[in-house]
Amino acid sequence: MRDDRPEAICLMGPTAAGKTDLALGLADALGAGIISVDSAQIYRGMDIGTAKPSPDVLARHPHALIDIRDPSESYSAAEFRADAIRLMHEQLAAGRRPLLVGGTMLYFRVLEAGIAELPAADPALRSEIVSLAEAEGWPEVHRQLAQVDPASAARIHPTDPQRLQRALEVYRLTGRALSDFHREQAPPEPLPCSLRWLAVAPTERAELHRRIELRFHRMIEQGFLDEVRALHARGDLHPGLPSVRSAGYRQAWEHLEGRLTYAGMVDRAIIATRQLAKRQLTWLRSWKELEWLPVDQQGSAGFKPGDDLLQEALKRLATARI
RNA sequence: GCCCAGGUAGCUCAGUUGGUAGAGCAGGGGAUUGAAAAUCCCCGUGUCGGUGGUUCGAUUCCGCCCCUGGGCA
Repeated sequence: MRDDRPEAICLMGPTAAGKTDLALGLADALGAGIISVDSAQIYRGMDIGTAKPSPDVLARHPHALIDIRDPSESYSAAEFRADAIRLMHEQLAAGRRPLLVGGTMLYFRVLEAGIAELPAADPALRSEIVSLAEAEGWPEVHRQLAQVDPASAARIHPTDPQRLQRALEVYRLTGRALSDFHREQAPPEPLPCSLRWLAVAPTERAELHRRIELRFHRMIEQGFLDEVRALHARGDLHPGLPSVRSAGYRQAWEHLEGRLTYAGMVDRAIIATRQLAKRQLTWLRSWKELEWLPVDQQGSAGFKPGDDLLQEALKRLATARI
């Protein structure tokens, strides 16, 4: 059936695949407005390590949803969905085609599929649940959850702290089971745009690993450690925060506190980034209606997609969706 | 040159009183509903350094050789 809505482009891909450069080219060619879909680039002061576009680039190509949080704060998939929908309306009103680009696949998923109406995180309650877990262990939290929400308990592994915590939190906040909310979840209201899914990634995993390693060394040269040092020096940030837990930052933090040698930090940071990329690819593999733009070796100097990549992307977008 | 300690999975190591071996990390696959760059689940055949010998059977015991540390000359 026909869909008269304008088409928004969703450009996804694992970290270090070259999404940003391709997005800039697409934005110029199509007069599109960029909306960032990145759970780490939302943080102010986390620039080098998140591979955030430079201030120059951001001045020429404004990215929505970058620098919208202090590293002491958190963000969520639900907030992203609301923000993205609002921004899509704004872009359309300004005559621009929305271009959503990033590597946070849960955000893309929630944007499309919707999300249950649930209470937001409650920090006090969360620390209460963590205290319980520290005293009795997460399996005990799992047992308690099984009493009030057997369906969620069956689905969530007893060693998955994050999901156990959330499920119990929802129950204690509302008196109702998380699984009930999910069961009663209404279909999402239509988005202002239809979504066109594109993914960039190197054909070979080894090539992606090579880029990740090269990029991390380049971040170090650009002063990544000074960036983390400045965050560390604030004194109010800690590894329990989503910001400090992100790939590279967590390891640099441990190095600054003497728990990792410099070489160990470099090693572990690269490993953490590779593992992130693997999880991103897992999301992508099962994505329906996804068009792949394979990138191959562009030379060792940089990650700028060749014109051929941009041309190929434009060619695909000029044709009807698959 | 001699003495000692090692050589087992990509890496670091455990182990087999002789019946061909297993952890952590790495790597791979998967899950993913207000922390998601997070969190969690699953996946381990490798000439047990080489070569002779003893033995029904050797990665394990013995001899020789090679390699890596450390010590003595």
